[in-house]
This record gives sequence, C-alpha cells and structure tokens, in this order.
Amino acid sequence: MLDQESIPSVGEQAYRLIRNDIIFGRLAPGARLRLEKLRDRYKVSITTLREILARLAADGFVRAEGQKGFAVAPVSDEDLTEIANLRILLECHALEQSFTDGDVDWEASVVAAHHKLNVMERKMISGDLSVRETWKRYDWEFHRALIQACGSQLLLSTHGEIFDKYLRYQMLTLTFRGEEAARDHRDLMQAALSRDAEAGKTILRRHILNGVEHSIQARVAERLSA
Amino acid sequence: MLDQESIPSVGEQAYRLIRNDIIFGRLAPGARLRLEKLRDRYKVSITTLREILARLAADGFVRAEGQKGFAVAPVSDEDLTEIANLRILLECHALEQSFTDGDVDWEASVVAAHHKLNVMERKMISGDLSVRETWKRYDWEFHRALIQACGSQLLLSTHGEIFDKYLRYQMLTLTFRGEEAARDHRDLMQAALSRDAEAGKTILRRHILNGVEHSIQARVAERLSA
DNA sequence: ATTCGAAAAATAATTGATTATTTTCCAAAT
DNA sequence: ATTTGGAAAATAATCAATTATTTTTCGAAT
Repeated sequence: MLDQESIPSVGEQAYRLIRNDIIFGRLAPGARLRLEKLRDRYKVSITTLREILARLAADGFVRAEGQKGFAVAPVSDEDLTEIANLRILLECHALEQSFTDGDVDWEASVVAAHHKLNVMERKMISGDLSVRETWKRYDWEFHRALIQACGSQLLLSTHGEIFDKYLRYQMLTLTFRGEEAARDHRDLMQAALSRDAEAGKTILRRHILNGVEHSIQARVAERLSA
Repeated sequence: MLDQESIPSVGEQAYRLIRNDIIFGRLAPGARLRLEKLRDRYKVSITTLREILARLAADGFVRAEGQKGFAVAPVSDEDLTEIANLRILLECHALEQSFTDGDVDWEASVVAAHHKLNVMERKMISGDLSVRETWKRYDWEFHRALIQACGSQLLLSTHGEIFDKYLRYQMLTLTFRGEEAARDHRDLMQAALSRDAEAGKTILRRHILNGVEHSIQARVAERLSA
C-alpha cells in the first residue's frame, strides 16, 4: 500500500537534507553556500536551491546576504546562551501547562519516550557513539512529549524551532555528559508523573544550563587543540 | 547620494508587498494563492513567487499544502489567544530584562517612541482613521523600544515574529480601544522610566489580554452582521 | 440517480537559459 | 609601491518553458 503523501517532492527532500547537514555540522558554520556547488552536491537545480535556502534563512539556519549569496549561520557562545535562555523560558512555561493539563495518554507517551531515550543513553554510556543521531532524536522526542499537553500549537512550534537551534550546537561539539544527563531525564519523567511542575522546571533549567556549560567548555577545548 | 543597499531586489520588494498584504488583510485569511494570479498582481515570475511563498510559509503567514498549492494562513480565536499568550510570555520576560539592563539612551528611545505613538493615538481618538497603519507601526516601535535592552537578539527577533502575527489580527478587525490603550502605553512608559518591572508586566499583560478580548468581540460582531 | 474511471484542464514543481550584480584581475596613473 | 578604473570572470536573481501532479469534467456502467 503505497502512501502517496509519504513521497516528498525533490525540493522537499533536498530541503531536509541540507537542513540536517547544517544541524549535524556537515555544512560548517559560516561556510559560503555557492549555488553551483550545492547543485552538484544535492542534485537539484539552482532555482530549487534558492527556494530551499530562502526557507532555511527564514528558519535561521542560513544567512541571506542580499545579492551576495547565502552562508551557513555562524555559531557563537553568545548565540548558544541566548538560545538556551529562550529554550528555558519557552520549555519551562510549556512544561508547567503540560503538567497541569496532561492526561493519562500524555503520561504514557512520556514514559514511552523516556524508555526509548534511556535505551540510547545506555548505549552511549557504554561507549557506542554510532547511535548519536538517534540518541539526539529521542532526546527531542522526550522533551517534546513532556510539553505536548501545553495546549498551544504555536508554543510547541516555536519551541521546536528553538530546540533545533540548540540541537545544532550539541551536534557541533557532540559531547555527552553521560550519567548526569540520564539522571536529569529520569528526574524529569518522575516530576511529570507526579505533576510537580516546580521540580520539573528546576531540573529542566539545570539540565539545559549544564548542557550549555558543557558545550562551551568543549568548544574552548576544541579551539585550544586546533 | 544613491545608497545602493536601499534598492531591494524585485523579489524582495514583492516579498514585502505580499507579506504586508497578508498582515493588513488585503489577502484574506484562507484565500488560495494561485501562482498565475499572483504573477499578474505582483508582476514577478512564478519561480520568484514560489521562493517568496516558501519564505512566508516559514514565517507562518502562508500555509504550504504539499503539492496542492499555498493559501493565506487562516485566523481563529484560538490562534489569536495562543499568539497573545506567547506574546505575553516573551514580552514580559524581555521587558524585565530590559528594565534591569537599559541605560539612559534606552530611556530616551522609550520616551521618543511613546511620543510618536501618542501623536497617532490622539489622531485616532479624534476620529482620523486614515493614520491607522502608521499608528500600528508606532505601536510596534514603542513596544520594541521597551524591550530593546533585553540583551538577546534571538528573543527580540522571536518576539518580533510573534508581534507581527498579533498585528495581523489587529489589522483584520481594526478596532481601536481609544483612551484605554493610550493610558496603558503611558503607564508602560512610566513603569519603564521608574524601572518597575512588576508593574510593567502587569500593565502589559492587561493591555494585551484586553486587546484580545476586544478583537474577539469585534470578530463576533462582524460575524453577526455578515 | 449514483458511482467509477479516463481524459482534459488546471495548477504545482522543476529545469536550464538569460539577465543582473558582485568580485576579481590587471593595466594605467600617481 | 599604491590607487584607480575598466574589463573579465564568477555568481546571484529572474525568467519562461517543460515536466509532474492535482482537480475537474464527462461518459459509461450500475
């Protein structure tokens, strides 16, 4: 049974590829995005690429410099800090709404998402870094599950945009905080099931800020070893 | 002295036109955006239009329905409420940061922006509705000035996106609350100059929620008279 | 009268060519 | 040696044509 809706257009496929390549660092921060090179790499025409880059510019992953081409959005500690602070603002608020309004289906989805994430974290802790993209996807799914019942589509989509920006920084340094992050996730799930929004917000804030600190240190170390 | 940077490309001009036409209701919510009709109306080619619509879809003003064309984003009371709540979350937070960190230059810009807004509000109160787009622009500038010193570019740009969505609802109903809104603005300016973030947040929350209520009532009245 | 399937019409998506703009290179002037 | 200006090369922006997909229409079957 072939689902026609599951076959994206050529342009949509290339958009997803390029977006992922930026988030996962395969297109480096600040890199010029020459249309002819992108055409060769992604196998779509220049006009289609312009459409994609315009979307990515609106998404914030690409910088469009009027008539001077496009470049991958740069990264900086300041930007990461701003992203993290905005993520905290949005996600803590959404968490609180979700903890208040979530039903038993929501609880089940939180538990299921945590289980999947925990499986990946176990693998990462044991040294298997090959699952890192899956791990980050489950990390997203877990955080999304926690806030899913917040009652505002706009808040969810805005949070998703910010989360992707945060994710990009994590993929660029690709550090793993090990048991500490896994414990945070477990604590978040417990807070969700006991509907303790204050605890949830405190854990989440700490979780994010520690992640930022860890990423910034990793970026410092990277610069020193370069 | 001709500033080359001030001559936007054909595509950029059309993007701004179409965006404004959506915000100011000249392209109605839910309306199909047929490429051939847009080409005739805005005098750009279909490929350029696709690029523009892709951007506007990423902005949230247009809905792209995969392979079935584009439509102006719909409006609803639920959406307006979500926008308002997110605006409150972002703007109150940014207000607090701004009130804390703003310097004397910031104070001057708040006073100046309030002055310009007040001039327009005086005209609106006296019955001159012809200045309504200028009035809404100064309304934006005033609110932007209040939060300008919040210290986060990302917060400012995210807030700007939400504000535009809120603005669209206001332009669609084009109601004016008269002296009540003007008093809120005055109170906000006073709170800013006295660095009273708690008062500022209370006024702002009330200001936005009353505006929402007013818009929803106006939309109900519109539906009854149609 | 209703349903189904095929063809036609309409519209979306993509392409490559053309036009417009920016960047680089190089020779002449200082 | 440095600066300036113009030409060439590179690249961005736009276009119209072609291809792909969706929607509408209409005749045949039930």
